[in-house]
Amino acid sequence: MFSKACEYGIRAAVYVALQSLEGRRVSVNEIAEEIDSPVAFTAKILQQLTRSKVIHSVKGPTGGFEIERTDMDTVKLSMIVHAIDGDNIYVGCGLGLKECNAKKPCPLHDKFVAIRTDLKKMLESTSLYELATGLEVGLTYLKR
Amino acid sequence: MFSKACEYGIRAAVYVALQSLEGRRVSVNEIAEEIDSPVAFTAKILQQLTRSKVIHSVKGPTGGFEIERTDMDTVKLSMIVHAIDGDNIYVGCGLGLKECNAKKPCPLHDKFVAIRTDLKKMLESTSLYELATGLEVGLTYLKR
DNA sequence: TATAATTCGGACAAAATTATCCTTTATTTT
DNA sequence: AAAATAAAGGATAATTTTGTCCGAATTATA
Repeated sequence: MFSKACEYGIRAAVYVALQSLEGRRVSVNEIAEEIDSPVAFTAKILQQLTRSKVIHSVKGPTGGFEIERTDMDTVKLSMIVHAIDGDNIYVGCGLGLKECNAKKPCPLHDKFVAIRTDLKKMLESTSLYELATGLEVGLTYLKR
Repeated sequence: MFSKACEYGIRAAVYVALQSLEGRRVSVNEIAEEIDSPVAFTAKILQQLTRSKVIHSVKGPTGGFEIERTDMDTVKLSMIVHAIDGDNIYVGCGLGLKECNAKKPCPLHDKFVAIRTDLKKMLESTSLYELATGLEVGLTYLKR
């Protein structure tokens, strides 16, 4: 569904949010360690998330990644996915046809659009805060 | 969503079904031409579909690919996807965690499972015949 | 029986994705 | 000011996916 990069990106963002709720700023090394991802690759992904304003980075000693409490509400899963995978998930025909639309639909068009609309709704309505708080309360898990 | 190979595979299978409804057996060249896909790569995919009994192949002159009318009903989209992409779509955590299940769910678990269940239902309930007949009647399109 | 048409199968090539390494830049602390 | 720490960025490598090529096997037809 998501690319590996996107999976790491979501996990990383959720971890940053969780730690920011505790008032902690976290380093790439800690993030990669905690979400069980390759460090250098994760660093690249964090750069993308920083450039697209999903999280915030600070250089130098005591630096690292963080996200403000209010941003945890405005940042939706859809933004993270878009920052890393672009609009691949939203755009295009399920069967890979260039010209596929309501007027000239592929055989799977309607059924595919239905699923994708649900996915889109889900991504657009799920905030980083929502994901982080489940972890905080111990309802959900990120490691392994 | 699906891999390129899978997209080609579905389009190819639907085209074979459509032509079989007309009593025609079709060659790799014709299929690739009609569904606008790379010939040699399509040949590989047709081999997979043949091995997994989604379609039937005949060697030699007048040979080609075909599918029996009754099989168009039993062959569901899910079988094609499984033959080419394996169980990637069905199995595994949305965030790529190895251990993610109802007991120890990742933060996205429930929402992800919901979407995937819908996708699964759609794939398992959509037959090749259904896809082919839309084309036949001119309601849907495969080219381009 | 020879020829031609077709799928099958293996080896290879190109492109995209995933992943690593190392240097530079910014910033805090000593 | 120097040293140390952490992100940023560029170059490169490994792996997977996508795609090509070519010879072998099969079979209908002349």
